[in-house]
Amino acid sequence: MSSEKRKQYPFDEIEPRWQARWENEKTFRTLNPGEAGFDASRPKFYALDMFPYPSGDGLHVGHPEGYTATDIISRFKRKAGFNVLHPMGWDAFGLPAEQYAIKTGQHPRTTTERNIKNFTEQLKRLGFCYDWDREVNTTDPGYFKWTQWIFLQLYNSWVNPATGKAQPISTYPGADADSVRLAYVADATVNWCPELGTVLANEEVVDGKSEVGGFPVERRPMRQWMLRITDYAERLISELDGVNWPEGIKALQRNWIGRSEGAEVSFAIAGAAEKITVFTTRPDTLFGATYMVLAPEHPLVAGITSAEQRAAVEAYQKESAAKSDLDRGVAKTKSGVFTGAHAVNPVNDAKIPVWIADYVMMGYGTGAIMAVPAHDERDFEFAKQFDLPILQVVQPSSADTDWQGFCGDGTAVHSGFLDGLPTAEAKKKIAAWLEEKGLGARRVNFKLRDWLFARQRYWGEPFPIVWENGKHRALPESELPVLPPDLADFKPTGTPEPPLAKAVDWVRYSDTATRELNTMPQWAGSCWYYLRYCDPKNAARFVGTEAEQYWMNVDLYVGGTEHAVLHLLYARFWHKVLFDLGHLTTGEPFQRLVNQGLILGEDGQKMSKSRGNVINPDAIVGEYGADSLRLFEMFMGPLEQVKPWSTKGVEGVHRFLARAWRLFMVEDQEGAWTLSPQLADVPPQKKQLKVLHETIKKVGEDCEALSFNTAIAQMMVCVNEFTGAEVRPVSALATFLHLLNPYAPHVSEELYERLRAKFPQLPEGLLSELPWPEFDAKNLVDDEVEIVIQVNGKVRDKVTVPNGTAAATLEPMALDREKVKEHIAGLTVRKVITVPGRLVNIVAN
RNA sequence: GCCGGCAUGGCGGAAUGGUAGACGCACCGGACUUAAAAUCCGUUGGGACCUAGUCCUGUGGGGGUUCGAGUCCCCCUGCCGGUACCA
Repeated sequence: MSSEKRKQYPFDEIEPRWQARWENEKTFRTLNPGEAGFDASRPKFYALDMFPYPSGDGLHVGHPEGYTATDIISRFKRKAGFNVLHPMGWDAFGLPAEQYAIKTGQHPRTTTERNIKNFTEQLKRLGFCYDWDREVNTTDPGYFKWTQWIFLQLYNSWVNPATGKAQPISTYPGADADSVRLAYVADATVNWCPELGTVLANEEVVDGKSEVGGFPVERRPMRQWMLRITDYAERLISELDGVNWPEGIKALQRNWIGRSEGAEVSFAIAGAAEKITVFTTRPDTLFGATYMVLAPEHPLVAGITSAEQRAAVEAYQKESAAKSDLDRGVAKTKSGVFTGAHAVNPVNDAKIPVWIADYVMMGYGTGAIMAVPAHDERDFEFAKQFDLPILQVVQPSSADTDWQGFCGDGTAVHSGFLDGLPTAEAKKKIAAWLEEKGLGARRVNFKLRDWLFARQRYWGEPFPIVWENGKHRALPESELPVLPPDLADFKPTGTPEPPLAKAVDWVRYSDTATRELNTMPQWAGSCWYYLRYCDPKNAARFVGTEAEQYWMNVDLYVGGTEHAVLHLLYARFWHKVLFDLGHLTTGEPFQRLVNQGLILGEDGQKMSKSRGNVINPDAIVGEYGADSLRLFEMFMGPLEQVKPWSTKGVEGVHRFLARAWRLFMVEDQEGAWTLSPQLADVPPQKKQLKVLHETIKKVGEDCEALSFNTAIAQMMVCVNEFTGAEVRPVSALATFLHLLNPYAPHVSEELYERLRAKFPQLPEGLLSELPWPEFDAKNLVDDEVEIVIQVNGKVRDKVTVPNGTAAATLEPMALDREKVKEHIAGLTVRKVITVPGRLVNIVAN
């Protein structure tokens, strides 16, 4: 087309050609230990991307950001002599596929396959060095067979409190094994989303709405499969210490797990046999407890409520049951009702009223609190509202701090045997006292709840479980995988009954047994995919022992922050269980985690269809080529930083690649590119050699540090240096191509091949497979250096001296400079600081 | 409120405690061209003056440490992300 913009270099011919060659030759095939040709002498590197959910929208520009980063490091490590594992796959079960299928009337398998095909083509067009022989797909029966198998490991194990580790359920000494399994069935109040027709995990509910779609979520009691992740709460926090993750993500997980140390205290109820147990982080304030509060849904409420209060209590219970957690949270004033009952404070036998209020939640601690209004903000507010007594028991250390509502540490007062003790001491003493009297105990409490693991959906892994006589049991491993039934109508039923119930024949397992109807949540498949990559074709085991030992841990995991508390927590949990059971050799899966920053639209706003600021990576590849897209996304700024898109910026890096291309190539009048006659097999000039070796050094170091933006800047400096040269030394330019290769693999391979055609003395082979160049420190030093001369810290002059000039020579030289003399005229020189090779600072006053 | 992060030219950003602004974008000037595009070369933080130069000023604000601070310490402000009655 005549209107088509003239290409600065023929990327559109180059890129498909190299992609085809890499694919045909399986250039990036990675061998496992034991395979022919495997080189055990090399170190290993496992670079992992968060595998995508293959949505119908295709890749957005955020995908190639993280993927290019791991691709560069993988290519760099490969050239540096590592065995590199760099795989890709599909997280393809899940709600969006099913929603889309229902909307369009197509089977989710059909749309999923089509989307995967599209994603694959898009990724291949970007030139990533994935070993496609290791591709995994969570919806493949050969994959989810092992997801089901891992579920059975959870089902068939328990955590021994003595060791804190999972072990086979057969070792459980108690009578009721079902009460300790890591996968268990419980009646729980769950997040039911009528619109999606399924229950959701706490983590999938955001502000009372479903994370997917933003539909209202209600609380309702249901029988559900749960995973006992709370048994791992302690280790999920403490073992974060050993991994190299961003502090923010660690903090997010710690906060989500929500560990707090305190004590449980039992209060007798006056005139009743039951006891109310509370959790408190401030047992030292026990003397200040002037009332108690139960969550409205607390099981003791009905039993202790007095006849006079019953109507009010029941009305309040009904009212708060209708409120979502969100409504409870935004309530501006506290509400509550007196039950008519009184509890007895164990430290002083004081009778204190028992209330119910929705500021206490059943889901945390014991669902009951002792209220110490003097030293708790919420209790303080409640007590003022309902005119309950406020009793000081902590004296703030600062005299001008009001004790009312003071929540910090201080000194115990009005607290009997605790008086005078600092808060920390008082906590210890009261805990010991409670334990001695059998009234309470030290306790660590967590916010983390068990993981609700069942979904009432079609497009997920069926459970390898059948029900018989009202009891569940595991299917034998030999019956895996349990395939989902082929359902034409897989719509949610609109009731909590899962759509699998419609497959009547499938449901009937035997005359007396029926299959579990729920499916697993989308997180199941992504909890262990990084393990399967190590050995994706293994039919006998979820991952071969030797492969797992060799490749794990993941050395670098790059992905978005959105998975900070979902995927990353669940995957760590499963990993630890499998580790405890002896199936794995590491306790943590991801040694180093890096979050790529969000790419904003050109307007600095988050990209969204409604804003119309979405950039389609395909369009960029079409106009500038994959190498330009890769390079630009890395050049925008630090990987972890949020940064706006700039199409001008893409043009900038595209020009850089074209400039690099023209170092080697010239275009004749017909528009054909031939090797430049300026190329010659001559030694580089000293300056060129220096810049080249600086570039080798900087690009290598920046690759290791994931500082890709500065590596690219240095490569630009290098190209600029050679652009002005009349004669272009082939050896130096070939070396440069090695440095460029991980970043812009297509154009660098092309140029190397063309260069070698005329200069066969260059090493034979693909640039991708030839070793990374080494820099020589002796080329980095200049004969002369510029010394900055400062007077009182301000630059006044500069002088060029031979490299290595000693301080003893520099000082008098500096003091003798005309400009220095002007600036120290009338002053006394007090001191001269000399940093050889850098500066002289004259201190005078 | 709490937790985490960030703050540098017109813009994206760069700077082991040692010449702030590398590199790119944008802008401006020049070369090439009939012309334009492309390309190549060059200028560009702000300000002042006696304008081949010299000086002042400058990394959100205020203090401090240091011969020397964008960088280290303390306080404050603003923005972004997460989380929120968690007892």
